[in-house]
Amino acid sequence: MQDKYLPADIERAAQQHWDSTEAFRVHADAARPKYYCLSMFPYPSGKLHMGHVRNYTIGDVLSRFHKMKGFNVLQPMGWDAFGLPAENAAIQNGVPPAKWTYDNIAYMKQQLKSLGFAIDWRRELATCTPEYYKWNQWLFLRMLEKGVAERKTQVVNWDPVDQTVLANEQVIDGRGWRTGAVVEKREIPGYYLKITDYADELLGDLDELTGWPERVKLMQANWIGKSTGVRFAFQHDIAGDDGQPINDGKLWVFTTRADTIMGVTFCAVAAEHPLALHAAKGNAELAAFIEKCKHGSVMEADMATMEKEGLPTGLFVTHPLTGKQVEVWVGNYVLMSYGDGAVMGVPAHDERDFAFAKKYDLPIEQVVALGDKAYSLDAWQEWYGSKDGVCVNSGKYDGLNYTDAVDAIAADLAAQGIGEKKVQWRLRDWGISRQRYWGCPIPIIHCDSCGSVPVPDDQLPVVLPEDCVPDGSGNPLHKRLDFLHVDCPKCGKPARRETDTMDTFVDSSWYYARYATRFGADKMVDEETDYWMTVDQYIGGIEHAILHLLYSRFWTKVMRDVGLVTYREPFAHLLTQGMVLAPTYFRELEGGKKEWVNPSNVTESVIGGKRYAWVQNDGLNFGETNLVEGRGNQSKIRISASKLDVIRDDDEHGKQSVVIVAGDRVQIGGVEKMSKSKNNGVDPEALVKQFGADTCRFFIIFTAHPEQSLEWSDAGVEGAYRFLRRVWSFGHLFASEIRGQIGAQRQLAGAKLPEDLTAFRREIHLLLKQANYDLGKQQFNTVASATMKMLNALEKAPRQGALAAETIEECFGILLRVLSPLTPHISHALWLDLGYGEDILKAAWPEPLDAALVQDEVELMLQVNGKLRGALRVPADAAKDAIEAAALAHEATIKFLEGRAAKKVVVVPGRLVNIVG
RNA sequence: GCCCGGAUGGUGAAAUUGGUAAACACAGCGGACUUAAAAUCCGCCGGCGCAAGCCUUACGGGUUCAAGUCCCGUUCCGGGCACCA
Repeated sequence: MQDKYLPADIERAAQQHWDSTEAFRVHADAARPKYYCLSMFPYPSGKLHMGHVRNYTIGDVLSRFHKMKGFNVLQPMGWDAFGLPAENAAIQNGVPPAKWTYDNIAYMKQQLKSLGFAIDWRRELATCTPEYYKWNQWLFLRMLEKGVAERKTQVVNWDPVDQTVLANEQVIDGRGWRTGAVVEKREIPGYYLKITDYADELLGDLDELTGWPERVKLMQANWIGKSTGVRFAFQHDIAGDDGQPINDGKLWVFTTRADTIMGVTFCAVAAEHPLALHAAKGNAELAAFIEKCKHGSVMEADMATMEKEGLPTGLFVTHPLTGKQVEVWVGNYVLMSYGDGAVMGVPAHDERDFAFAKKYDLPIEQVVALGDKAYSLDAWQEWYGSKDGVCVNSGKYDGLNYTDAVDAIAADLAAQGIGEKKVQWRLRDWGISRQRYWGCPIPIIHCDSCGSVPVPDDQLPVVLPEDCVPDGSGNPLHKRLDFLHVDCPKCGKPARRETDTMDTFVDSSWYYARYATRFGADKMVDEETDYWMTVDQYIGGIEHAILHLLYSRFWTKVMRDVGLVTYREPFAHLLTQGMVLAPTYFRELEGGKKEWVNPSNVTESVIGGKRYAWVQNDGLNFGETNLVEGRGNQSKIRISASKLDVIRDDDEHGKQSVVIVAGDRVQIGGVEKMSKSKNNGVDPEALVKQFGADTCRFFIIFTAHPEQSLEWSDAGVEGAYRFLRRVWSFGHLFASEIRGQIGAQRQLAGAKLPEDLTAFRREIHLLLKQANYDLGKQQFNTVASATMKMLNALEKAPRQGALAAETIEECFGILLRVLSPLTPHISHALWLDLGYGEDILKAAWPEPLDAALVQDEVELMLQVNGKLRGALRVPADAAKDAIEAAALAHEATIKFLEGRAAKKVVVVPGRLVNIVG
């Protein structure tokens, strides 16, 4: 074997071996237990970043570990290939999204292959291919038939200059990202999937997901947001244009705080509410306000933080229980698309209403009391919103607690026929229509006589033309007459294809099932999925905790109801990988636009306590010096660059620091997850080239707990490389000096080892025990530490004589196998070269031997009054009394008790003794 | 704003889930080898203190024989908030 560690050669050979033996190609085999290990597939943004490497290394560690444990392991890979970045790239470079996407896939696939993942590439899929998205369309049609899909109106961000719909991401400070125009809200038709029909089941089945992190289930439960409340109406006789009362004379609202109904002092309706529109007819100020409400964001975060504004309509409705007249206001914070587009205002007990009432000088009437706390109108206090109080100033409801008051009030409203208890969900239906080109076409044909007609199954897929180049001004499909013009499937007259495409979350909602289907099957899923599904282990970023996972769960339940599958949940175990973060940098362009600069091109320095950053556009020198009282030694700095920038700053001692920067100054943004849109992805390629895939894999596993977010830094990667070099050297030493000492007959089993060999062997088996325990917890960073500790022990172990050589053979074999899921290439090479076996993939996973773990004596910590004062060696089987006696007699005990008697002795077996005195 | 997380040496982190805080590494410092450099090996490495010892897990309280770990409150950072994926 080579005496030097040459990762490039080793990795090429190992990968060729896996390719030629089709090591990771798997098929259903009912005789073997299966393990379906799935990592979230990547968006083909152009290059891998460290977030991908982390995700797929974790998946690969689990896959290889389970393979050695004897499971039939499926680990597939594919591409979430539709989406916005391809259109942005087209706008920038004029390349069709299809070409850009396929080029990126080819590049990233080769990057993935260089990392040596145990992937069954035969099952690779890309969601932008008609073979895949045909089934999006097919199931969508089934949903239409079942009434799970329906067409209604949606509110979108509208750029009035580009005449196009904007994604939330494309709205910056309320303006279009390209045009800078103030964005408007616009209502347009679109298709919805009725996920709310499944709300109860999606919530209830969370209990079945015992392999999911609690926090993810909690987030999903909060998102679904089941709450019981009361829906009731304020009555009125406000007549519309037709002379009839608007909405039958009822203003419906929903509340979870019906117990505060006696504290209602106003109502607020959305700008689009019929009462608002009616009042605006004779009121120019109100009409202008309603118009203003149409501008601004549709995002919840913006709605929640924006200044709450309103105007009175001059209209009054009747309180259903007091009969009082209540004024109706229009509020910018009330959304027509939520509930009935109207809310009751109880300023005394709702923080938002409180602020609104203070701002517009509306009455505030306390109707809930908590203990003897005094209510004051000066400022909002936390307890005002509490459900733990009792009703006051509420007539017959006085003294009732929350539950009783809600029950009584709901009953009284029901008796009048204008209200009832209602379960309300926070979850809204899933709008899937996107006014965008690079997505799966929605299979609908619009006919003047027949309306919206589903495309017949035998005409699927509706194929997206792949040669369009979006320019930012709307969907290019509008200009594609060959796509647009089609005959109506019903009446045969000329009709028009739907140009909206599907949300890309549709694509990712069922790809896991397609992987498990025989390649090229002309069915959405086939019998093979019954073997592989459900996914045993799903791995992906915590940022997908809600939307992607919830949509996938919903989609699974729809497939079940259509009769395609029998399982009700797609993912049995979920590992939410922490995100890989990196700093962001940007240049501000005119119009507030930001151009994001990759961190690899940026240098940072701290000057006078402030951080500065710049791009080294020439890759040349910059200098740094301290000016003391204005006199510096700048003559030593050599600068050559096209652009210089001098930064001066005083530190707290009045010393002036100066940095002369060769390059463009950039602004420092936050530390955020690596993404295409913020251009802060760090490409692993340089690391792989310099140190090899094993080092890269080992380092990213070693550097943090898988669930913890990680600010990327490659400081320390040399340490991982050094470690693997030492592993290789030890292998070389074993081959050249140690292995030869082993006799013809193995004698380790049953042999009585000398003390130093016993201790060494025990240490390795103890580390193995810890590593196996940590693998079970999916804490891989400490598995990596354990392998380093094993090597430290191996290097120090006695190596003379047959028994020592045999012990080292056993222990190095353990190290190679524990290491192999993390660094498969070097493990493969050493296993083969040192004669352990043909293929480490087929080796059995090691288990610690009880015989190697036994010990005669243990060390206990000795505490006096909870402070560590000494240590105690006792026989491993010592009785509690004997330990107590030994502890009390210990010199540290006598010293720190200072003559006091021991009041209490706490003995924790195997760990410590605490003497309280 | 709301929901979910996180914070431990100069740095990444560990701590058998309430029981020796800082394992394992990185960086740094000192030494060996070398003509020299690289590589490698050995030693030191939370703070204060000559020492005995005291202090230390974002901050402030609490529970406990014992708290990084549990409870209450606060600050800062990250993720999600329905058209980024």
